Parts: sequence; C-alpha cells; structure tokens
Amino acid sequence: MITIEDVANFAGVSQSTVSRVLNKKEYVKEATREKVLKAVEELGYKPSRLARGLRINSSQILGLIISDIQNPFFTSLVRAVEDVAYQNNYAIILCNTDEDPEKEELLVELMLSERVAGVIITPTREYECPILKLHEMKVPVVCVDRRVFDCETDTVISDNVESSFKLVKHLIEHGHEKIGALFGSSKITSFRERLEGYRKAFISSGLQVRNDFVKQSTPKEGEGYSLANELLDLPQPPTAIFAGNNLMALGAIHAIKDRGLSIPSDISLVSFDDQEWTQLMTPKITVATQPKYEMGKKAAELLMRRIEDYQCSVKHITLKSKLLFRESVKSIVSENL
Amino acid sequence: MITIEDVANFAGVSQSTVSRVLNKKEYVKEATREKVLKAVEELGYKPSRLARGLRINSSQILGLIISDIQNPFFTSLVRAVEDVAYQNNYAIILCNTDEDPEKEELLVELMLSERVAGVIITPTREYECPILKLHEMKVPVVCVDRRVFDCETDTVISDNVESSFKLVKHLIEHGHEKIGALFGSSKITSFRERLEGYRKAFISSGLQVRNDFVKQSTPKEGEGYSLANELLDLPQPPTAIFAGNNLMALGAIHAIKDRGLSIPSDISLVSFDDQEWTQLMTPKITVATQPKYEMGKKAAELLMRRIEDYQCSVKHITLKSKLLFRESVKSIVSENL
DNA sequence: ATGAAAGCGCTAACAG
DNA sequence: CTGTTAGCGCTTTCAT
Repeated sequence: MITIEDVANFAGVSQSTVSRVLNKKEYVKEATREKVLKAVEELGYKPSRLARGLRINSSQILGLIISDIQNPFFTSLVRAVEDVAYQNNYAIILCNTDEDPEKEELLVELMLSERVAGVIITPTREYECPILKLHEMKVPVVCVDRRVFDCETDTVISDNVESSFKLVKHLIEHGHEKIGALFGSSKITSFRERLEGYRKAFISSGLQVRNDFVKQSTPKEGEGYSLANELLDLPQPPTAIFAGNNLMALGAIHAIKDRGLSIPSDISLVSFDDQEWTQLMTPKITVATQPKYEMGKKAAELLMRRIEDYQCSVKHITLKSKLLFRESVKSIVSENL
Repeated sequence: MITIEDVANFAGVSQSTVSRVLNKKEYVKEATREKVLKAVEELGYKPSRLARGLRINSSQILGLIISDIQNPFFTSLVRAVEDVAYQNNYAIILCNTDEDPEKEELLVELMLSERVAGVIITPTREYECPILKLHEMKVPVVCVDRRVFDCETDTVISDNVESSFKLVKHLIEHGHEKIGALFGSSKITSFRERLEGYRKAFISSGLQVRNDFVKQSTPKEGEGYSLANELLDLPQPPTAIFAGNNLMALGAIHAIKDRGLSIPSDISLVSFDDQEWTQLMTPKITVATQPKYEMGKKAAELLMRRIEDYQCSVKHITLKSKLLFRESVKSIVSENL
C-alpha cells in the first residue's frame, strides 16, 4: 500500500506539503501542487481514511441507524442519505434496530467506536434515548421520521398528525364511525402523532373515540395481521381499518383476505405510503404518502450542516404528506339514512 | 473520550496488558484480567476502531456494493449480510453502483481507502471488473447474484439458467411461441444466464428463438416500460412477456395497463422474485423466486471464512430458485388446434 | 505473565 | 510557501 511518504519522496517535497495540496486548506505554490498531484496520479495514491480519521479523531463515515432496511419506507430514506453522503465524500454505515432499544444502544456505541462524523437515526423511543451519549461526545445527530424529547436535536419528520387526521376524516365523511386503528408503540413519536390525528378527527366530528378499536404493538406485518384479526373478532367489528404504516396494512389486508372478506365492500382500509402494491392491487388503497426520499435528503443535509458547524441553530423540519384517495374506502352514509 | 491508557492507569497495569485481555489472544493472569475488565466497565471504555484499524491495517468494516438498495431483491440480500456481519462484530458500509461501472470503480477505491476487511459485491460486468484491484491488495471479496471471469472469487448466485428455462418452458407448454423477453445487459451474468435459459427452453421444444423479441437495456422499471412498449408495438406482438427481473416486470405491467390490455387474457407475463405486489395484484404473477436472504447470508459467511483464512479454497455456490405458478399465464393451446 | 517502546499513516502546530 | 516534529490510540515485538 502506498503512503503519503512515498508520494512526498516521489515528488521531492515533505509530507505536510502533500497533505496540504490534498486537503486544499492552505496555499501551495502552483508548481509544487502540480508536482504532488502528478506523484499522486503516478503512484495511484489513495489516502488511508483510517489514519486520517485517527489523527483528526473523526472518520469520513456517517452512521445511519434505522428500524429495518426491509421496510420500503426506510429504503428510500436510506438511498437519499447515501446520495448526499457520497456527494460529500462520506461513506455510510447502515444498521437496523428492529425497534429494539437495546440494539439501538449497542449501535450508538458502535458509532462512537467508529468515530463517525455524524449519525442519522430513527430513534426507537422518545425518552431515555442513547442519542444523549452522542451529544455528550459532541457527535452531530439528526433524527428522522421520529422525534426525541431528551435533547435538542435536528429533526426531519412528516406531518403525521395532519395526514392521519385527513385519512380518518375521509373515512368519517364516508359514514364510518367504527374505525379500527393499528399502530406501533406510542413511544415512537410518529405513531403517537398518528394516533393523535386519529383522535382529533373523531373529536372534530363530534364523535367518541373507542379505545377498544385502537390496537398497538410492534409495527410489523405479523402484528398487523394479528391485531386486525382481533378487531375483526370483535362482536361489533369496525367498518374500516386505519393502518398506521405500510407493514401493518399488509398484515391487515392478509387478515381480511384470509377471512374471505373483501375491501372495500366488507371493510374499508386506509394507510400510509405509496408502495407499489397499494396501486397494483384491486382495489387500489387510499394512502397518505410521505416524501420519503426528500426526508432522507433533508436529514442528510442537516447533518452535513451540523458537521460543518456544530454550534449552528437546531432545526425542526416537517414535510407535508400527500393524500391519495383511491378505491379502498366504501361510502356507507346511505346505510345510515 | 477515554483511551486504553486511561484504562491501563486505572487498573494499574500497562497498555499492552489491557490490549491483551481485550483481544484475548494471549494469556493474562485471571486476577489482572478481572482488574482490567473492571476498569473497562467502570470507565465505560470503548476502543477506537480507527486506531486499531490503523495499527493492524484493516478496519472492522465490510464493504457491500450493490446495484441499488431500492430494488427489493437487494434489500433482503443486504439485510442478510448485515445480520451475519453484526454477529461477527463487523459493521457494513453500503454503496449503490446504479449499474455504472465507473461508479463501481470509485466505490472499490473507497473500500481500499477505508481498509475494509472484505467486500461483497454485485459486479456491474463480467470482465474488466475492479475486483482485480481488491485482489491485488489481498482484500477478501465475494461476488453475489453475479459472477465475474477476470479472477477466481468466491461466488453465490441462484440457478438462473434453470429457473429461467422453467419459466419459459411453462409459457411454451401453455401454447406460447411468441415470447418477448426483457433483460438487463448481458455483461451482467445473471441476465446472460437468464437469456440462456430462455434460449434453451425454445431449443428444447424445437422452436426458433426470434431475436427481435429479446430486448435488453438497464434493468430498471422505466426501461421495462419502454421495452415492453416496443414489443407491444410490433406488427405481430408476443403473446407473453418474460421479464428478467422484478423491476422490468413492473414496467411491463404498467405498459400493458396503459394500453388497456390485461393480463393474462391479452398477454401473459412471468418474472422473478416474489415481491408483495406479485401476489397482491390480480392476477397473481407467476414468478421464479430466488432465496434472497439465503444468498446474502451465504455470501457473508463465505466472506467471514476468507477473512479468517485468505488462502482457503474458492467456493462457488448456486442456490435453487422456487417456481411459483400462479395466474398470469393464459393457456392458448386451444387456439392452435 | 507483564511492561517498555516503536510505529501504523496521517494532520497540525510551529518554525523558518 | 514549505519542512520538521509531535502525536492521534492502538497492537506488537522484545525484554524481563
């Protein structure tokens, strides 16, 4: 492996000079600059990012800690972060928490161990979050998709309360009053906010929220399936289901199909995120779609900004979701007349 | 940040001793071992992976270079690699080539720069691949999903020729002779092999392969859409389409829908990978599904093995796909009678 | 079984 | 504008 010393010798200059031209921080005479660049080229020199990192106590790596890369919502987000990271000559280390706070903590420690330049994270809970450790070590952090209340952190989320409100309002306007809801834990702010939107929609319509219709668990497909079954097993089952994320929606759909029921004639359904299947299946599913890529991009930009200036003011960005009204909601107003 | 020196001082031993107990390579007296461990615990010491990496000239990081994380096929693969990597205390750096050989080369250089312990890659082409650079530097490499002919490398792929053969044979058995095919470039071995399977199916049935029915381009949805349109525009369009991957299938489906045609009554379709939408849409799509997670897992295991012993024998693993015959193929044999 | 010391490849004062 | 020098935090001989 060829080192900075080799380059220096080859070019007949000192290591510092090589370092200077490569980091283009200080002035170097044009002639020597060219000599060095030629040596670099000739020798095919690639700086050791490890050595550099050790010296400046920070690697050219960003940590990206998400719930699960297999959730297509996060996939887009990851891609966005990667795109801006690579533009800025950062690599990214990707990790999944699987919504497990202990795993999250281990991963944060990994990030510390790797001396990453910054981390983007979807925290598993709003309090007692390991982000504090990052703050202690002055590692730039930005939260994405979810918020955290232990500390002040740059954040990018979508308008959960509002999109959720609109989705449920849409159901209510179509005559639904018994609306089952499937959410992840309320310790995850996105779900707490969606639940809040759900409640607000009821209240604003002068309706009572029935807590037995609100089911919460791990926001995965399997849980969506069993919680939907619990709803369907109720003596007076809901006429519509509001799924708190795309995975739970998938579970709910399978639960509905497995009972031989159909959407929307037997039961209506709304959910989040415009996955391929939501528009390919019959009926097309009504969803609120978050600007996933944009969220990741903004988060990465906020992180780059804070890496440049650790002291800059904290920003909270809320991006708007788009409502896509499709075919999965049946109007049952006539039945009430 | 607390260092190994702090731990040594706290425990009243030397740095070497601390290093020894932490790397558990050499014998240390039980009593001192405990003292050190207690100090580590007390102080909350996290070794700098950067410093360690610099010293041993290799980080505890694996490089994972894929086409595009947004392709669900790769998503599962990535998850598998991550799972075994973390089990072995490695982190992973994730990158997308977008099928661009230049980008691939840059990414390989990044890996070299980061002194990753090994890399798993889906090469963008079979020859002139930057894997050679990795070999030069004796960095362990394993190819996944695709092969490479420039050098001997551990490889994990699926049985592309065979699964492709079966898929096309299935179409032929249902009376289809005009079968359009959508593939990525033949420089990508998986597509070359799938094309080979396609050809073999024709030959084994005593049929002629019509080259104007074989379309190749970037294996993305957009290209799938336009190539499918080219096929549909033919004076004698095919009665079935064989899509070379899930993205191109999606494009083809949209092309078909946009023309007001329907599957399978107007045109049959088969493809790869059991994505959610393939079984949620009507009709359910007949596919060959590759053991994605298993492929990633095997690849990661091969890599761990080669990291342990760089000289071990090269392995080529081919995993079996499963055929899922569903509703997207119409029998047209009767029409021929 | 343990300590002392050197050095991995780089950057950043500090001189000049 | 450029060179000298001193580490960053760790592992690894080499002694003892």
